[in-house]
Amino acid sequence: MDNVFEVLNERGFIKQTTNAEQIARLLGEEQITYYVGFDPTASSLHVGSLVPIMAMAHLQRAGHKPIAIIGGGTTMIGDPTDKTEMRPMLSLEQISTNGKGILAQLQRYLNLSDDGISNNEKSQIASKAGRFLNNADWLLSVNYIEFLRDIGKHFRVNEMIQAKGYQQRLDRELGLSFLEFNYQLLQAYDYLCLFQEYGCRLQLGGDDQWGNILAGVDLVRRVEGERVHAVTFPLLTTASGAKMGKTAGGAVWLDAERTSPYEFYQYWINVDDRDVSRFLAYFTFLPMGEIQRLGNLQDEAIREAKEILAYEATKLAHGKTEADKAQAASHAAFGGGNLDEAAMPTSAIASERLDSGIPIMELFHEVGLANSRSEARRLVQQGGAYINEKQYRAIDMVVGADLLEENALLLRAGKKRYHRIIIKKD
RNA sequence: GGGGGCAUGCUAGAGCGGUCAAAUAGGGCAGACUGUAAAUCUGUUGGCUAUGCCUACGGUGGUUCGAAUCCAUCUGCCCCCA
Repeated sequence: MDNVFEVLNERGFIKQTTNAEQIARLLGEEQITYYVGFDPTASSLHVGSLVPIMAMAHLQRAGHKPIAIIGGGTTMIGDPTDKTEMRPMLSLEQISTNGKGILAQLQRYLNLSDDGISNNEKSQIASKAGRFLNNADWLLSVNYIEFLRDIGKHFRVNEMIQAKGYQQRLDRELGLSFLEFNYQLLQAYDYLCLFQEYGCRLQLGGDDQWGNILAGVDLVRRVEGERVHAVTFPLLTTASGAKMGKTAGGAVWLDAERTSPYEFYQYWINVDDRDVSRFLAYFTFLPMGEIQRLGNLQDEAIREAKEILAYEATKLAHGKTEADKAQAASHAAFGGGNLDEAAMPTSAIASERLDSGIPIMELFHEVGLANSRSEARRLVQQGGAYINEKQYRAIDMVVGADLLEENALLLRAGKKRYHRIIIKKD
């Protein structure tokens, strides 16, 4: 079997490493424990987090043991890295709630025990499952004097301010609070704790975290005299330069409540041509040979590759059933044929309302295809409003029961946004 | 502790006291072209019971026939000196 390091490298996951050769050997010869930190500022991860998640999944498949930590403790401080302003601080409860949501999503990709969050894990020591931890568990009980004495002494301020994130803040003479300045120590301390507790020897993270991760590597060496490693992922942007995972409606979340499987699927279908093969390598488990074949498709044929990308990515995030539904709905909506009712956003209205007629603006606004009546008005005026695939441009149009087809109305705003209306049964 | 500056729409960023729902750019939306892609072109982009009305330019008061534009004060952010 290929060394998992090679697999990751081939798929583009690796940007910087402490020592590629040593890491490859380590991964090839031993079962190791590795960790990645996640940001608990929201209750859901979005597609931007998929790179680390997929990397973790590859490693776990190769027999290594993952630890996912959420920075409950560090988030209470705010990470200054590449931020021009401080992050908002969150309460402990908020972080813990968010953590639960995040864990549920990670479990789709990884075999993770959920004991970690409640901090009682005896059974999992020998098991294959990874852990999910909150660094608040060890950071909150830290004693300041002890921390300064045991950890602080290993850090040189001269070196710390070399770090890009800090330097930027200093150069611009934007404020950098002492609180934020400590961030690196805390993150390094995480690595040390995980090494001591679980024998963790590899940390992965976004390339913007390189400095912080290295601080941890150094700390372990100084305190324990052991060599541990770090790998960073390239920061993904789309071909058009935008941040990964942003669309009109905001971020593309992994949570089905926030981004429906259908929307999720559509996100991948709509990616830029130039991103397709890269994304296949990152976000699916397809063999590289297959990915190369798909990546070579040109022009219209590339849609096949996008479909596979969308299907595989949706399957991983939401399961096969949902992926099938999303695919069917997409085919129906864009490939002709009957629209799949199940996968389309749907709402029910009372039949009396239709009998008396509903102004078209009101209808589009009500189902959420327009954020206000004025927006609905513009939509209609500009020719973006469709009912049952027929365009209506008159703003004084009143929708009545006569437009029903099979007891339903299919509203469409623009080319891609659909909403189905059915008659409420009572 | 002392001195100075800034706060405008999704973002950035203009804005002589009237003609400002507020230039311009980006973003968004819609249309054309297409392959549910990119690029390009066009329109649009506070709300509404809609050729008019209401709400908006950090908060509150004031000057004025009239304020985003002037004054006072409060809050927030930033800079310089210590």
